[in-house]
Amino acid sequence: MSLPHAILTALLEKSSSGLELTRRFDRSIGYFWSATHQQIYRELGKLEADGLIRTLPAEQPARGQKKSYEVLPAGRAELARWSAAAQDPKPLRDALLLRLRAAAVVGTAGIQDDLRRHLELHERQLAEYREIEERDFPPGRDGAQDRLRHLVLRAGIDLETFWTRWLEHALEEFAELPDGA
Amino acid sequence: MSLPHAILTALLEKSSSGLELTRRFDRSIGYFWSATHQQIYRELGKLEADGLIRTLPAEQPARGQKKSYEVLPAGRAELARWSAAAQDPKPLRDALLLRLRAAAVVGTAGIQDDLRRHLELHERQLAEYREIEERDFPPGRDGAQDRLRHLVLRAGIDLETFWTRWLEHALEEFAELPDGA
DNA sequence: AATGCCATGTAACCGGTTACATGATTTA
DNA sequence: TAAATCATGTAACCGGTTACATGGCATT
Repeated sequence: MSLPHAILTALLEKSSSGLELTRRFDRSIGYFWSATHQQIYRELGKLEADGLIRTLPAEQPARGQKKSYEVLPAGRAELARWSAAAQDPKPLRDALLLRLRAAAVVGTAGIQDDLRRHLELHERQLAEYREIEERDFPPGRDGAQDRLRHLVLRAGIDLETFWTRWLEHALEEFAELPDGA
Repeated sequence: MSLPHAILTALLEKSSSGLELTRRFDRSIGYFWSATHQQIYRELGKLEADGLIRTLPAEQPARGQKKSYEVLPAGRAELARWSAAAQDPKPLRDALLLRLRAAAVVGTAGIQDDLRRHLELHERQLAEYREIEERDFPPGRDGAQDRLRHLVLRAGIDLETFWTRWLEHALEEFAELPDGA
C-alpha cells in the first residue's frame, strides 16, 4: 500500500495534475517507486473519494480537461502516520539471480550477453544518479530536507554501484568457466 | 513470469512434492524468489498441464496424499530457453526509501525506530548468508555449479552489506538532525 | 478538414497475498 | 479417540501491467 503515499508525497512537494504527476514519477520519485498514468489516475480517484486530496480550481468537467490536485490535512496526517509506522522489508526478488541459479543446472549458454547488457544499463543509471547528485546536492548545503533526500539518492547510487561491481565480477567468473558449462 | 522457472530449477536440483518445495523455497531459492505454498501448488498444476513436469510414482488420488514431481525434457528445455533470453531489470521499488522521502516533507518523528529494526533484520540476514557461505562454499572448490551458486550467494551478501551500511549512515544523519524535523 | 499531441480515463488480465477448507497420518 | 501436524488444495482480493478509448486543443 505505497502508491497512494508516493502520490501524497509528490503532491505535497507540488500540487499537480495526473499527467504532471506521471512525468514527475518518470523522473524523480519513480526512481524508487514507479507508476504508470493508469495507476496514478485510478489512485487519484480513490484518494479524492477518501477525502485525502481535492481538486484545486473551479471544477472542470472531466474528460480532456486538466485537473490539479492538492493534499488536504487528512492526507498529510495519513502520510505522516504511514511514514512512521513499522513495516517489514520485502524479501528480495530478482530474476537475474534466479536465471544464474537456473544456468548452474541447465548450462550457461547465451546468458553472458544479457549480463553485459545489464551491466551497461546499470552503468547508465549510475551515471544519471551521479549527475543528479552534482546538480541537486552541491557540497555545503545541509537543510534537513536536503539531507534526507540526498540520503535516498545515495541509496540509489550505492545500489547501482553494487550491481555494476557484481556484474563485472560475474563476467570475470564466466570468462574462466569451461564453455557453456 | 519467473515462478514456474524457479520451480523448474528447484525440481531439477531435486524432485519433490509441493510441501517439500515450499520448505526449500523458505530456505534457499526463496532467498531471491519467495513463494507461498498456495502459489506453488497452483503453479505445479499449470506446469503439469503444460507437459513440463509430471508426477513421479503410481498416481495417488489427490487430496492429503503426497505427490512428487519431476521435470520432463520439455521443462528442462523451457528453463534453458528462459535463462538465456534477454530480460530487462525491474525498476527498484522500495517502501523504506519512499518513507524517507515522505519524512522529508511531513517530518521524521517515529521513523528512526523502524530504521533500527530494519538494520537488525538486515544484520541477521547477513549473518545467515555468511553461515551458508562458510558451510557450502569452503575455499578450494571450483566446479562450475559451485562457482555460479556462490556468485548468487555473493550478491545476497553484498546486498545485505549495502543495506546495513546505508542504514547505519542514515541513523547517523538522523542523530545530527534537529528533533522531529 | 486532418493530424498529432495533451489529458483523462476504462477494461481485461495476471501474479502475489490472505483466509479458509479438507483429507490423511502421527502422537498423546 | 482427540489433537496436532502433514499435505494439498479453493476462493476472494489487490496492486501492477497492457491495451484500448475518448475528448480537447494546437498546428498545417
